[in-house]
Order: sequence, then C-alpha cells, then structure tokens
Amino acid sequence: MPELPEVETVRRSLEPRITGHRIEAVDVRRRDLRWPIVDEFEERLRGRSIRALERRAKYLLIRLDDDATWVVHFGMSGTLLFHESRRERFDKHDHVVVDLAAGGQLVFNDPRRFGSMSIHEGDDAQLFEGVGPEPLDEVGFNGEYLFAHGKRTSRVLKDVLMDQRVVAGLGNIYVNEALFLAGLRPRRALRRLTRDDCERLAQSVRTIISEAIEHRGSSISDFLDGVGRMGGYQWRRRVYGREGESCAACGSTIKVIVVGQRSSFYCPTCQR
DNA sequence: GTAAACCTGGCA
DNA sequence: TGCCAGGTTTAC
Repeated sequence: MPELPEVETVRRSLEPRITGHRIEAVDVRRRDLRWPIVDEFEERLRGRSIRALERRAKYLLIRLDDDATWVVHFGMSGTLLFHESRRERFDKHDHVVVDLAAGGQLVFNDPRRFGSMSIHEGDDAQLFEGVGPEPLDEVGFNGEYLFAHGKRTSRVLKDVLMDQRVVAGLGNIYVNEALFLAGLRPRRALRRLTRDDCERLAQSVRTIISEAIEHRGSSISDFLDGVGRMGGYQWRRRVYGREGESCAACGSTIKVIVVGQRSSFYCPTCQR
C-alpha cells in the first residue's frame, strides 16, 4: 500500500491530532511483524510525549521528548488510525494499540504483517544509511543524478526507480505513473537515456509524487490516512492497474508486462 | 541480477 | 483453487 505519498498523507493527518500528546499506555497484541517488536518497546514509549511527526522515504518518524524516534513502516497493508475515544474491541489484525493521556488512541492494523515498528535512539544517520535522496529534493535528485547513475548500471528504468538506494519512497504505482508521464518504457535501460531524457524523467517523478501528495495518496484497495479517510489519487491514475483500458492521451490499449517481478503498466504508443 | 520468501485477503 | 496485491530482505 503505502508509498511516499501515502505515508506523507498519514503524517499530515496525524500531526495536528497527536503532536504534544503524552503516551499513557501501550498494548502490543502481536509482536511478530516484519521484524519482531522488541520486549522493551512498551516501556520505551510509555510516558513519553510526541514532539513532532516527520517522514523519510516510506517511514513515518514519530519524534519523542527523550530524543528517541518511534519508527513506523506500513509494509503493504499497514494503517495507523487515530481514534478520538478509546476502543475496547479490536480487529484480529490490530497489532499495536497506544492510548494517549488526553483520551485518544492510535491503532496499528496490518493484515499481511509486512509492516514494522521500532524505537530508534539518536540521530537518523544510521537508520537511513544507504537510502537514496528524497524525490522532491531537487538538489539530491535530478536529471544529472540519474544520468550519472546510468553510467554505473545496466539496469532498466523500472528497476532503478524502484530501488530505494537510488531514490527513496517510490513504489510500483508511482514508478508506473512517472514512466508514463516521461514517455519512457519500463524496460528501457537507464544507460541508454540522454541527459534530456533523464531530466524529463526526474521532473516526471517529482510531478507525480507532488500530485499524489496533493490528492492525499491512492486508495486502490485499502489505504486510509490517519483518521480513516481514503485518498483521491486512484481516480487520476493514467496507467497503473489499467490493463486493457484505453490510454487517455492517445487511445491505445494499456499493456502490462512483468519487470523485476512486478507488474508494469504502460502505453505502447506514448511510451518508447 | 534474479528469484523466492515473508503473510493475509480478495477476486476470477 | 490459484493468482495477485502500495514492500523489502535473503538466498542462489
């Protein structure tokens, strides 16, 4: 589910509701997520106040008043929902329940358990070691960066953009959409692109990610923000999940191929 | 590099 | 029943 725009949407929805609040109780109902929740998790959170909410790549970073960070990754199916009043009955996939002193409650739900949660001490450097630049950072991520990277790899565009070490936060939906906007096929080799191609591709990534954040992410099957609202970008998809439909730009039939084990949707006419 | 693995639910 | 899914790690 969540790529960068969805995580950012969760961050924005939760920020005004939980910033400054103190954590009163923590109930871990299931510890075997993608990485097991450590035994000390509850005691590290209990009594702390939430100082700020940030995001890096696809990680939600909940800053605590002791300078530790509560790190959340949503995997494919995770949600973190804020409830104004506490609940007592839980779904079988509600794995972590955090009660706030003011009366609210945060519930982490994740049917597939590809998500994870941990407490990180100190600064973020080691946490994000090897993670690529944010796509909206024009200094770290731009056409020249992609062009230079192309000199070091024979990989195809789809693989490169999906690689979190190259650029952080993109996933299958938005890589497909960015490649459509750039007019480039998923199987094109990065090393074969011109500087102009790379510039257009970097710009397309930024455009798609910005639009997706504006529209509060994509709810294709089950994404919800921090208060249970669906996103709106699913209505604006141009290729992802549209196999067999006609391209809005040219009318050709959208095709799907598998690249790097993931479905890649593209318009055979608009993308070359 | 490429594939298989993790896990559950929904749909053909 | 089998295949597919917004992700990431691990193992040939």
